[in-house]
Amino acid sequence: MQKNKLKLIESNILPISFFSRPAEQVAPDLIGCKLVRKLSNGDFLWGVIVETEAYSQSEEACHGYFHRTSRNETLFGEPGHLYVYLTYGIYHCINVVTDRSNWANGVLLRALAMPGEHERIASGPGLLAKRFELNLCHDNCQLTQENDLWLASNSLTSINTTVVRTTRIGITKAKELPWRWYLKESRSISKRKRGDRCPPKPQAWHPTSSDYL
DNA sequence: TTCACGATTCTA
DNA sequence: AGAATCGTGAAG
Repeated sequence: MQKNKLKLIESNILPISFFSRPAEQVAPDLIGCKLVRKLSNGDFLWGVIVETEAYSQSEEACHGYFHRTSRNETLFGEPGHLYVYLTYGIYHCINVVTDRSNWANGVLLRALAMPGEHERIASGPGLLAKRFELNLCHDNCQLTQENDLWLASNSLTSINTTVVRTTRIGITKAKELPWRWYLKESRSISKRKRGDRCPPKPQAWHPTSSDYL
């Protein structure tokens, strides 16, 4: 890897200050940002975030609403870390811890669009974790420096972006909160808002290698 | 120790 | 609409 390319990557890593805000502020800002994983062979695995949800201790759907336990401990930790949990005994879900310590707050990464790959390869939290090979071992990873995994700033400059705001899905409590956001132009959304038609294939936006930096 | 239940996905 | 599948927390 070129030295200057490495510098460029470092300058694009989202800092702790980005995450030190309430989840409902971070979640929409994360749309268009990139999740990057460096594999042991030196290759990069990356995708553009196209769907997120915010969760906060102040509302019932949050894992930290009732109690602070060993399972949700990471969500109470420092912002800029990864919170991973297992759901339905089968799928892992990837969250970014936000706001401040001792306050359960985070953003669920629900869908990614990946260059050169099928639209739905990382469309949904379980599939996203599966494609990035992330599991409970990665719980509490720090995302704000260049290790194996980090988040990089928004590089969607080639298209006019529209971020749709709607209610969260797959939950039974606090359903009415409009704390889900997605990129309207992407076909990699797990579920669209009623009345929002999926963009047609030829015109639809999809990341390319030029979106990397 | 037991039991009910998911921040999901795939199949019928 | 229903199944698959298992770690966790609450209850007994």
